[in-house]
Amino acid sequence: MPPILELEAIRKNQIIEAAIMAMAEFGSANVTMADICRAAGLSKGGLAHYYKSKRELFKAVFEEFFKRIFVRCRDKMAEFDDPLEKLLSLELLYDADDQDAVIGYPILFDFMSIAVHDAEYRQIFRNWINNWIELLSQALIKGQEQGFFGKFDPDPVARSISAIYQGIATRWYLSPELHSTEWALDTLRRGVKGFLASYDNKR
Amino acid sequence: MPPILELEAIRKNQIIEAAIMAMAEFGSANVTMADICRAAGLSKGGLAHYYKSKRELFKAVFEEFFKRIFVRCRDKMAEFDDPLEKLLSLELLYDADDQDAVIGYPILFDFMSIAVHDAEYRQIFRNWINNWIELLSQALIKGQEQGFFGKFDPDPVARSISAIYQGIATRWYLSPELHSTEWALDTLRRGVKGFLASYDNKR
DNA sequence: ATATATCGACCATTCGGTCGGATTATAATT
DNA sequence: AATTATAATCCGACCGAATGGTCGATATAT
Repeated sequence: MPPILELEAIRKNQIIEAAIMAMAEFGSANVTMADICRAAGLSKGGLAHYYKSKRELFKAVFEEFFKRIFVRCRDKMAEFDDPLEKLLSLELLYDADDQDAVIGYPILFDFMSIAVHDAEYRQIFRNWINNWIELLSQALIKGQEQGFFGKFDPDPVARSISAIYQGIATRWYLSPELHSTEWALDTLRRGVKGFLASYDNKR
Repeated sequence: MPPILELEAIRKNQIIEAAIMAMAEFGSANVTMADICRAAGLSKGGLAHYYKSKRELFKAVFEEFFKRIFVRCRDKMAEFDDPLEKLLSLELLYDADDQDAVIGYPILFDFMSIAVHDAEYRQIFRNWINNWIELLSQALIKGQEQGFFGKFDPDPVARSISAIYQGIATRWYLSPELHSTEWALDTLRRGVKGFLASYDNKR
């Protein structure tokens, strides 16, 4: 009988948490199960009781982590009312003091490099992106209704803005000496505003 | 005595070529030396004669491949005279029929995920980016001299444009069903033009 | 004869996963 | 209450497979 009713949920959480840290530290390609066991304070067999294979664990880690980042960003965006401010509100993605950001990029890079060769991972990536797109689209539609933005199909525009976010992040994270947070934020503002302005009715 | 004087160069080239293909196919984390040997038509010992370790070979592969892509893009950009056209000329980066592009992204993703945990790789990344920045900066400066662009420091602006290129590429490559080449090219044009327009003297 | 080039068997190590057994806490039984 | 039964949780030694690198032997061209 289970000693505590929610033990499974507790253990799984503890394992995922440890795996996130270990994967971020060593890289998904280099972490061993032993690393993760150590970080989780469990033995090999103990961990195996909850996650039957490395692949299954990795999938759970990636999905959990993406969800976490997304929820944080959604909440942050909800703090703003102005549509443009919403679109520019995800500055936490370029915050070197933010643990989720600092840990998140190693995980994201690893994830993408695996996804290249793994259709199941690509599906996870697509779903994740689609969440972002929906979020950004809502702000875009609101901006159109209020007459701030021009006329366009919100979906591809949301994808463009999302891509700009990611491009900036890549540079900001991998080469911070030459891509400061100020540069990232300035690029974001000019990029997004400029992109939207391209739909304004002037020509 | 070497049977042919340039044998070493020939063999190294042959090995790098094989490694590029194998790494792109299986992913850097999964390729084995045996894979690369097979692709190169050499034995383990034969390959070891030219590259003493896997790490050394990988470094050579990444550097060679980055150089190749860069040279192609530089030449392409040189075909155009108009500064804005130069900045938008790298459409080959979103060409699904271009072998270098199709093979290049798996390699780039792998490289970045390794670079996260490897200072030497980050240095290679920085150097590579700096090449792009110089290239883009030249076009920007030319555009400023000709009065097409506003007044700004070309270096950070070049970094922004370069980041936009990369952000689009990430989505285009990993989720082509939802990010068509047309979307990529449209995003590029609007993104770059809009970004530059943000420096025009209106306010 | 000599230096280079190539081969492939071999070695040491690492790692993911398994499995029998120990442990623990509840449930059932006496 | 004490004892036994049961089912879950957890341990860590062990195994087999894979892999990077080595090395002595062989071949080739000067």
